[in-house]
Amino acid sequence: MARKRGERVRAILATAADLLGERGYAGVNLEDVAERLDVTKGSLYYYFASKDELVTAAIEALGAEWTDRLEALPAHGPPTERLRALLREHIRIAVREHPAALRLFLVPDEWPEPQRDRIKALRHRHDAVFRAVVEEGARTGEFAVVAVDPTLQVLHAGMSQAPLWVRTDREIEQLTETLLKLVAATA
Amino acid sequence: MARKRGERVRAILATAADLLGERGYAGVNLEDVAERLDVTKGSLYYYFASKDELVTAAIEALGAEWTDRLEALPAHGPPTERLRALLREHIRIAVREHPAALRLFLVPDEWPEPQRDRIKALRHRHDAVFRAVVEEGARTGEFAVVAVDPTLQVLHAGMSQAPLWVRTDREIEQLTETLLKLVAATA
Amino acid sequence: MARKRGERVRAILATAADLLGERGYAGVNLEDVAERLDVTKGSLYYYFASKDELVTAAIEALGAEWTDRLEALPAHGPPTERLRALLREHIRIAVREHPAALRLFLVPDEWPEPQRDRIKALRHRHDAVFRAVVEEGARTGEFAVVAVDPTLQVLHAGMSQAPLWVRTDREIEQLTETLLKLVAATA
Amino acid sequence: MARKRGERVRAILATAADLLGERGYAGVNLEDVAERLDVTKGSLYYYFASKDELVTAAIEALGAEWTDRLEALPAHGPPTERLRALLREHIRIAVREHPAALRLFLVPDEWPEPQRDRIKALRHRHDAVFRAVVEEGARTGEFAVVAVDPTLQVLHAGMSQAPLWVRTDREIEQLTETLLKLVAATA
DNA sequence: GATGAATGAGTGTTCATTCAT
DNA sequence: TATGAATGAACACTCATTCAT
Repeated sequence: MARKRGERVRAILATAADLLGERGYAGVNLEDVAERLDVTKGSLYYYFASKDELVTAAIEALGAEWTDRLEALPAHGPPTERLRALLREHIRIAVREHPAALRLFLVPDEWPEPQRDRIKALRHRHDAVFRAVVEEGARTGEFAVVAVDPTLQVLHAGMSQAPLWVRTDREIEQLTETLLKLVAATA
Repeated sequence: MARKRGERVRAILATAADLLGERGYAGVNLEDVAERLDVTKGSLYYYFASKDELVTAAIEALGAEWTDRLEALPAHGPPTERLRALLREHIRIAVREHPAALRLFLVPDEWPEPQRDRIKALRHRHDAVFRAVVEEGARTGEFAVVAVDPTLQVLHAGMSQAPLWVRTDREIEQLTETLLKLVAATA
Repeated sequence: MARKRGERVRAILATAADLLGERGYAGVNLEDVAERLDVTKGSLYYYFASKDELVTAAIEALGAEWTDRLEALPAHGPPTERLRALLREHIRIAVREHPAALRLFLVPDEWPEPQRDRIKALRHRHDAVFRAVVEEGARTGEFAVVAVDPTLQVLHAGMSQAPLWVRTDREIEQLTETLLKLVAATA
Repeated sequence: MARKRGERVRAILATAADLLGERGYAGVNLEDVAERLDVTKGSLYYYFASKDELVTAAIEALGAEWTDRLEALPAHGPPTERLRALLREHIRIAVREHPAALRLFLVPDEWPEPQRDRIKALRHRHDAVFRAVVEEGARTGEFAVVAVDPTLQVLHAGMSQAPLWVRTDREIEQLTETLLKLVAATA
């Protein structure tokens, strides 16, 4: 039964994350979540005590999985190659699997108080992956950055918005290379 | 009296734009807009026929003013200088005057159908200002870009998110220079 | 000035009566009345203290004028001819001049308490015109009626609904003759 | 459970039809409908998506049931007897069971566009029942009518208004006989 | 576990009414 | 006289939440 329950929960979270990404917190209602899952609204309350709890769990699950996958990439080799791999993977996940998840990382004010901190924590862990590589590249001189923070912010902003204008593999490559310019050594 | 009405409308639009930026379309309710203006909900309906109409007008007014100011910047001189001026001005407006307006340019799916096209049109006119400079720089060889479209998208994403992590003049400069790297000639 | 005021009041009452007839008491709003008169809502309050007062006056004016015209028809001659003339005139007024006034005579429950009595009084005076003729015809034996009351009621119901399905002169005549059968001596 | 739901829906429709008859479309508010059913306004929205939908359904249910019962009357025998039975039954239903339903058949302009066509369709089916008998009687010469259309209209107008002035069995009979004169052969 | 039904608070919208100008 | 502006109560509709079954 635990198996079943786990699967059910995962399905709910995935659906919620999708809708959340599409419409934001206030724009999503449980009726729609339920309908997309082909169950009734009341059933959701068997798994989650409130809309807020469901939303928090959905964001957390999505963010954790996402970061897990980035952290699973090889941690050695030249910073440029590692950053390129990170960017490509992030964009791929965003474009192919969670085209609507940008909101989960953007505009934290949108979320009700209880969720904000957890989102920030997720985002922080997520940032750390990129920060490590950028800082290493800067240290070794392979990267030239104006400053680490704005570089990371722009990297993140650019990647997260990708689903809005990127579709093909070629576009993914172009965006990846464009973002790499942010750390490129200049003439 | 047309004077008075104009001012009133402007005040409403400004207030609406602020709240809209803070919470997004679904998160804003007319009660709050009215309260912030110290009038009753009903009064808003004297000026706007519906929430949608008010929202559309608010976005349009904000977007138009914003683009007006960017278009008012000097249109001559080397592309690098012109792009730097555009970035700095955009970020300044975002950070100092409309810290909550990023949503107006981001995530268009958030808005109800009737608004989407107008937002896209606004965004398009806004983009055109930057596109002209980037394309000129690319043509003259002063800029080196992977491709124009992703460059513009990242510029935009980076600028629009600025209010979330930029406060001081120094940070504005750093962000500006970071974004300029996207078009920099490489070694 | 009295002249002006009188005309203004008459215009308002006529417009109100039209709209009232079209949509009934609850369906009419002062905004629409004002707009049709090309004035503002507030102006109506210069002439009438409330919606109810305006409505009452409108009904009263229409009803009085209508009955005046019926009472002005020749009061002599054979009952059949007089009834025919009354029916024809009533239907003509209804169809040609006040196609939407049927509600003013129908369904009294629609009106708010204060108006009901006055409408009933108007209707009573109106009825009296027909009742006099029908009763005379019945007395002289020229008419054969089952009973006077239902006959009058059906006459009235038939006439008042006329605008819904009668347009041409020929149809007016057919309806008039059909209604006359209600008092016709039978084989 | 489908049973339960059906009953609930029927109860709502009946209540709505009553109120609708009493006050007309614009005069009815869902609060009152709900209160009379001893539920909350919100509950009505569980069964009907909007006021319009509820109203349409209420009219349709009432009209269909009504016509069903008229169509269930014996379809043979002399036209006079059949028409008398139809009139008596219609008036009885109106007076005894739906004293407030006259509006459902009268003044179609009162209803919002979406409802109008359906009301007209109902009314048409209802008319057909009477038309068949009147036309047969006219064909066989048992009836003498000026024209079929105005005759049907007056029959309908007279019957529908009955609840306003008819109460007793005797009055029902008198009204029935009065209306029968509309098709009576004359001297 | 899941559902249908109901609730109540909140939100968008309408409208009669008031009033300073 | 007339208007523009504002109000507040009423009304249509939404939605998170509860609960008996």
